[in-house]
Amino acid sequence: MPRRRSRVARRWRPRLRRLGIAALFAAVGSGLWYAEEREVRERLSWMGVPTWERPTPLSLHRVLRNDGYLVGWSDLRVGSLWASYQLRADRRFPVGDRPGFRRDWRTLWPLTPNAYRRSGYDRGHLAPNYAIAAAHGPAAQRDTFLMSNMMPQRPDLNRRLWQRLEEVVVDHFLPRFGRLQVIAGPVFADDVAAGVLHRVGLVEVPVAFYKILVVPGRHPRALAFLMPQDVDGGEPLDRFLVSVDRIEAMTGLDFLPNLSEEAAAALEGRVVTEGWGLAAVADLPGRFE
DNA sequence: TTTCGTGT
Repeated sequence: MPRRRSRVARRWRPRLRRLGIAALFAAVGSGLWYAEEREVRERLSWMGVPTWERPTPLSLHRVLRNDGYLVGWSDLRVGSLWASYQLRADRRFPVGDRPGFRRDWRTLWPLTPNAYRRSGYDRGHLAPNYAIAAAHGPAAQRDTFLMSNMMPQRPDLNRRLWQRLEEVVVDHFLPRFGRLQVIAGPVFADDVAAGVLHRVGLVEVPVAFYKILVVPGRHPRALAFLMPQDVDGGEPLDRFLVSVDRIEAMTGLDFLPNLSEEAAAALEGRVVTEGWGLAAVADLPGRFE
């Protein structure tokens, strides 16, 4: 029987060898992909990418990588749960005109630029046009107009209060600290059944939005805002301060997962405004009033 | 220099 075995072996050995080579390529390729993906994520987000504290279907997201920022896309909410990006004061690009809104085919959901038409809601950027364009250039600016970066926002919030906060981040906090990690996203109603119904087309409408500012480094600082949809828009910004813990409790997300327990407790447990110079900027008027 | 929608 040795002859027969060797015939089988002769027949299969080249196939196995080809399979082995293919597996090797796949392993090396996916290893390289994983290393590169991790490198990009680390460059774009300090202390890790937001993740869920306890996995639930509604905190589940997949990370979409863009030029200059990351978003956590939720297929259940048909929207993004967070956008995360870094800003640096030492490198600025000139900012060109606003490009058009674009569909993002990675979401799979048919979410076209006219998705919110006549709904009473604005297409509100999570990762902002101006700050990203100034920090990361024109290709990144175009990416901020992907529909995966939009959430339905009431006009008085988007064009007034939220715009004032974005302006203060770029004009005051960034020059003050030199570097910022920013994470912004929606907060949804506790009532899951209500959320299923409260939609613009396919997209679930948030009840509020958060924005977390972190100054990275050995002695990090953090400041967090929680802004409901139904604001007037002219309120002082510091009326909306909350702790990072509060936002984590409301969203089920862990925003800085690589932070040690002690560091997280100190940074996220309470509102600390010393050093931010809030009094000077809380009442600045918006650009479009 | 920083947000948008609507109507033409």
